Amino acid sequence: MYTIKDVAREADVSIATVSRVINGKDRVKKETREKIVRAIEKLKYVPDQAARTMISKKTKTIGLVVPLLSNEYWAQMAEMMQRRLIKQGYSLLISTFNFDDHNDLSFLDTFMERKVEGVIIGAWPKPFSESDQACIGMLQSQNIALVSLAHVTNNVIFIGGDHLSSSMEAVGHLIRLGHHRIAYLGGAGVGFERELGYRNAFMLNRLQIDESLIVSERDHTLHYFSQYGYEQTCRLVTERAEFSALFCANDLIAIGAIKALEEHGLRVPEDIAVVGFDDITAAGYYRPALTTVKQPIEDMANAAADVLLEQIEHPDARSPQRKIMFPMQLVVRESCGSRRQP
Amino acid sequence: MYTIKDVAREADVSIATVSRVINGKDRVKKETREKIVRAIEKLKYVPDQAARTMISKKTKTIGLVVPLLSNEYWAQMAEMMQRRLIKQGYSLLISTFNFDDHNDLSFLDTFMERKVEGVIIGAWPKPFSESDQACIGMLQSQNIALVSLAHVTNNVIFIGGDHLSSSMEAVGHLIRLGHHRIAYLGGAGVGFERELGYRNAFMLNRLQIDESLIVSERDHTLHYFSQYGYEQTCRLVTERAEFSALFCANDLIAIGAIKALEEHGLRVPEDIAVVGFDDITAAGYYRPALTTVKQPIEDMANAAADVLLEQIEHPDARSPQRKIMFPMQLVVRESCGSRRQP
DNA sequence: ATGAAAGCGCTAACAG
DNA sequence: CTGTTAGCGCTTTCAT
Repeated sequence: MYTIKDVAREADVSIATVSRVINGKDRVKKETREKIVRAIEKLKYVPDQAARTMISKKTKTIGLVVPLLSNEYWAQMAEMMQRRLIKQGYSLLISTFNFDDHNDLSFLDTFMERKVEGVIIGAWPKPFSESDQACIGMLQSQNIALVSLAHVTNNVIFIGGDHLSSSMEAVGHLIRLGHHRIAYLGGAGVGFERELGYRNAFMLNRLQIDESLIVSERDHTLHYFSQYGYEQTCRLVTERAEFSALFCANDLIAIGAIKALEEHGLRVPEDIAVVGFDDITAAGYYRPALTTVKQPIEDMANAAADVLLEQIEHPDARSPQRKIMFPMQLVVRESCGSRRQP
Repeated sequence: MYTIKDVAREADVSIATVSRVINGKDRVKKETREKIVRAIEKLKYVPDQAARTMISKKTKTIGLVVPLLSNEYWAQMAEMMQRRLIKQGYSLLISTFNFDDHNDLSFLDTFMERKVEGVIIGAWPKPFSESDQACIGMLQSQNIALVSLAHVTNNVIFIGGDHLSSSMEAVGHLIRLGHHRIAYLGGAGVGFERELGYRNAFMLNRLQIDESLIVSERDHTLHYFSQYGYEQTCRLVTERAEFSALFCANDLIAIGAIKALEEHGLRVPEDIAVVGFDDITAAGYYRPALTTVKQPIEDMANAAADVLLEQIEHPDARSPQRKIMFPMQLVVRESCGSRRQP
């Protein structure tokens, strides 16, 4: 592990000159530069980030918080962000919730220690609790840039999909197909916005909402698993709830729901139409292929990274609080069936 | 952003004493300690990792290389590792292949700059090429600990599943079900070991292998997508290949294959039995539920992390080259059907 | 165009 | 028990 000193000795110059060559800031005589470049290559010298950080006060590190990585949506989000950030010389520290753990904000410790320059919050451990506010406060007090992919009350730049509108569109599609008894399986976080979309679609079409068909789990950990969709659907069917369509807050739930439906002898889409959300890869390959809403993950990831870096690199240029919403696309496949006779 | 100096001033002691309290190494008088702790809390002081790193030469950072994160298997692996490592005070830098990029070893640059103490290679960009060797050489020359989850020729500790044995078991299961014309859809990397397992099962049962039923794609990027399974199966069916069962190197391929089969009017498992590999979450919820092989991801992730940390923290204790193989479990569900009449 | 030297924040001897 | 001080590897004035 060579240092700048070794390079300087090897090239027979001072460390200052080596530094100049590395950073390309000051002018250096051509032959001197070449001599130094040769020395660097010979020794396979790589500047020490830690030493640089001490001076520049820049760790070139960003923290990302996601609920879990073993969820295609978040995994893709993380991957796209990492790709974008690394191009700009930043590293990404990924942290997942510890569902078991009671300290939901434990990721902050790591982020503070590593002195991340910015944080991207994918979802809040406890949406709309004081814990978000504590987190936001902490970050702001340390002057750490912040961008959120989940809705928050205020002061934080939000980037995400337009869940409400696209849910309205998805449910609207079902309604146009002739369904007016549509069950909803969702949860906290964005699930809540999707529920609002569902309600709006009903109101817009002057349809009565049957609250018993709305299953909204407050515990946000559950809806990351198909199991939830499976169990709740079993329950609905067993309780003889009347519905001809099912709108699920995500594809995982939809897949679990379809399994439950089929096990109870209900065919999809013939007996029950199902619509999911997210368009995970499996959606297109599932049978029936899932009708779902595709999120522009890459666009969102890029936007989040760019907005964050903008804040970091131009801290003076006041970066106004705003919401950046991306439209999402309804992907009609088989699971919602074709138009019914009225 | 306060420094140790600020804390020292606030508590009216020297920075050395503050350092002592923080690291709990030397004895400090109780009241002095309390005074300092109070100052630390008041200022919300967090020690600067960069400065510490300069002295200890320890970055407490590990690099992980995976093909892609938007693949449940790797996402889970990454998540489990991160969980394990953070408990030991290490951070994880995750890097994914750049399939487009020609520089397969670009992740090394980041890792060198950030001075990772150890690297976990999930898969090699170009299995068995000189590029692995170059990477291994580089890492070893810098004294960076290394653990691989993919087979390599030598000198590297390997941790992984026993792909060969479990493939043999899976194919053996199909054979026992009465199938003797079994197609194989696989690829490079571990796919190759799975192919060997397939071949071994045939030999063990004194069955003739029909090479035309073995589809082995060298380009390792393809088999991360269901598309590959779909296309190759379409091809097999169109070419009127004769087979009653299909062993796929992973569940994604299996899902694509089943879609292709059904589209050609072949029912699974009635007409064709299908077995996958990995047991991704969707496998159990797919219809027909996939018969597959479950990998002990958590065990492997923990073992990899532990072995790596052992090397890092006890560099003197010679850590012998070895392979640590975990058994995998055949999970029989619906897609392979029940026993046929001979 | 280049070198000398002063730190960045921290730890680890070495003194007291 | 606590303070003083010498660096860790690098960037950045300030001289030359």
